[in-house]
Amino acid sequence: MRAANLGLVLRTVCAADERPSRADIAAATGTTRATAARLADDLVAAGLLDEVERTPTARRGRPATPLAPGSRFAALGLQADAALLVARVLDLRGRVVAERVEDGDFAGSEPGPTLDRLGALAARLVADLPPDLHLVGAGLALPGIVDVATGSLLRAPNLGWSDERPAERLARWLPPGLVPLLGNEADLAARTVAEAGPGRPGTHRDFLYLSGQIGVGGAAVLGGRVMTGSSGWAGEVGHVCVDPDGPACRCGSTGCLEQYAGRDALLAAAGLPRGTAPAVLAERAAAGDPAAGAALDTAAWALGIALAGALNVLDIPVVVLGGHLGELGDLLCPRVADHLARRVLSARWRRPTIASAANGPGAGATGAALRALEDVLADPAAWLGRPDVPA
Amino acid sequence: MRAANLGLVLRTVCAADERPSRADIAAATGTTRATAARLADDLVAAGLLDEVERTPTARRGRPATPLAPGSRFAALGLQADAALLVARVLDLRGRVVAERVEDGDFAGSEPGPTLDRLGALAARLVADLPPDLHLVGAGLALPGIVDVATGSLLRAPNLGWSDERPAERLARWLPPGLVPLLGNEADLAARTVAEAGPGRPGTHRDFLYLSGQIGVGGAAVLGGRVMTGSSGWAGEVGHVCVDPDGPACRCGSTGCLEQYAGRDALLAAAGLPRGTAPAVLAERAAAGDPAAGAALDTAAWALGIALAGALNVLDIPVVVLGGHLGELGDLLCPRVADHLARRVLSARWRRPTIASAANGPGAGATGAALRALEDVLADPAAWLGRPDVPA
DNA sequence: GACGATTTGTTTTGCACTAGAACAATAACC
DNA sequence: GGTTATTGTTCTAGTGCAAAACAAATCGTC
Repeated sequence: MRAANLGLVLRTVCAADERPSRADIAAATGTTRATAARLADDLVAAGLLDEVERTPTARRGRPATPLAPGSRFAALGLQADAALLVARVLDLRGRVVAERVEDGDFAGSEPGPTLDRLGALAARLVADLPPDLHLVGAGLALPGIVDVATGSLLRAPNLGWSDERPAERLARWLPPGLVPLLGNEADLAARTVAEAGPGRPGTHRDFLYLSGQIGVGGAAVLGGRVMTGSSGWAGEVGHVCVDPDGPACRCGSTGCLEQYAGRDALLAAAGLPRGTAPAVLAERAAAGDPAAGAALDTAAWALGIALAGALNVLDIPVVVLGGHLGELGDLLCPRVADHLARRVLSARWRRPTIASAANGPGAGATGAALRALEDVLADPAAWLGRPDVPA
Repeated sequence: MRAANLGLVLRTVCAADERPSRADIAAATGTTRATAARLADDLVAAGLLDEVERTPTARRGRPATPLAPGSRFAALGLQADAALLVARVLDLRGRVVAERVEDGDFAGSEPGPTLDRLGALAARLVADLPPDLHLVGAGLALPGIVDVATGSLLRAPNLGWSDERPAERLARWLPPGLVPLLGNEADLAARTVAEAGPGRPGTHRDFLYLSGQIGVGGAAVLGGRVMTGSSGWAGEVGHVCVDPDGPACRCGSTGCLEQYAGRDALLAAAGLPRGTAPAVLAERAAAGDPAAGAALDTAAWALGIALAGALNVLDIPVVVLGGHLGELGDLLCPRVADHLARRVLSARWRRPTIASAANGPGAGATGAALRALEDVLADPAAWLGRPDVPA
């Protein structure tokens, strides 16, 4: 019971927009001030909560001491994708404590050396961290099908990797005991939309996230929780069939969404070379280039069909576009919205909306760190009396 | 805390395959015998658990007194659909205590009179119940889009009803205080697959349920829980687009699954009149009738495309067919399975399976009762000291 | 500048519930 | 018939919360 209440208090502080006092916590959780204070004291003693400086307020009564999530607890988020390696440390308050990014072309790369480069990046980042910072966990975002339970990457088409176990390789570069948990890039990036910080609700709580990489990944978020499905690869909208007579896809099916809205497919349809930035495509379309316009129309049409099916099945009213699709959001959103209004069954009662994500590149790394920090919020009692944590 | 533990004990007894003793409960819940016994005693006193006759066993030691879910607690499940009215009473053990069924043609009927017929049916059923049986709730399954929160039926195309509030009308026929909760027929029918009885897990825990009525409804079940989505109409596979150039659907879109696998669409394609029983279609196909075979092929093709998309999005490995699709399962399943194996992204690692549901007609009514009984399992403390319950 | 008002945080007391252990009951085994 | 094994009950101690009283710190007012 105490374990449950400790979690409740910690999550209340994390979820709050302003720094709450002990009395605020009591009011929010429905317990008495006495109970809330005792729980909060324990969390402060463990470093999971900090008593921060009180801001001058013109209110009568004894001034409150505001509480904030502990700044000495943090997690490491890693991401490897076709063009980017990211290592990022996020603390319990959701602040980026440290970050290192490396550009490159890792499509078709050897998994081992690439993971070593990411590991070295992470090792340098961790070495420079303040000594009193405690890393409670790590996560790794990968653009592919991941078996979360066994920690193996089954297939990452963009990287050209299959049947890898990257966690062990990375763990060699990290402090002992810190083994990164694998996660699908789209699932983890979706977290950055669902959560503004650890335990703090983001702009949307129910949405379908589309991650525009070379292909199209996706994740469904319901009630603020990323739907994992029964084996953890739910939300894969990229391979929903848009036209059974369409072009063959490398997944074995035909006419998949990816063949119309994937980055390479979009660029090819617009007559642009493979590596072109999405912004160039947007410029061309805005300037009236007919090929670019047609490519975007086709992508919007395909997105409309695939997303309508997904929204019908999931009963979700909101779509958030990330990656290259997010960059093209201004052009895509209005067109897709028209298709959705026509094809979504519940559109009559509640019009579906579609918007771009505000998360930048490397959102998967942030999401991986959020995922690791979630363990602390779920059961703070486990972190209470630990001697290895700096008190 | 006690409320939580009471629920835990009750759910443990319901979930068990054999009738557990107090000691079994202690072992299953992880509490001590003393605690489990005290909680069980309270539940027995309230009638939520029954001490049943012990079966002779050749085991040493003091014989155990087996506990079973209370047989005096039950719920009323109702269902109205285009050809059937059902009223059914299910007790906490999952047994059908009483049942009344009325055939008819209610497609395009006036909502009021039809609801009155169902109400009268329910009233006769309730009147004949044993006097010590306590009805804890009621549910109504309707084939359409339902707003569970406000209790209104937005649209039921098969019945031709719109914007109805059937609960009030039915409540007039029922004992005071018993207001049926609305639910989508497919959602509730899916429950009968997910749960073998109240709180007892069924054959599958993660599956997509397809309810073949005049149209095609659906429900997604994850971890034994029916996914409601953000407004309660998740799982609507019937209006996933199979072919953007296909026939127009009354939902406003084109080429919906329903236009290929709905009952009327199937019969029309096979050259059979509208009211024909699905069994006749199966016979014809088995006898080598080319039109019937082609109709089934088309339906299987459409199901393959729509279901593959849904399975990709939901990451569910199992499809269960109910209604007329279930009756045609022997013919449909093998054909659909082929399509799924080719189009589902994760099929390489885990082959999707598809099977017919074993639930008979009126599964929605059973599901509605299960739904109502779930309230008791969720918080038995609320039913503990109630004077209106026969002790 | 003293006093009351007001809000926060702490201490004290009582209560509800569980854990643990000892004890009583019952039936098979030797 | 005694022993052993298993179930159910009783008793005591301990944990953690609620409620209420109390101490602390600031603002407003005379």
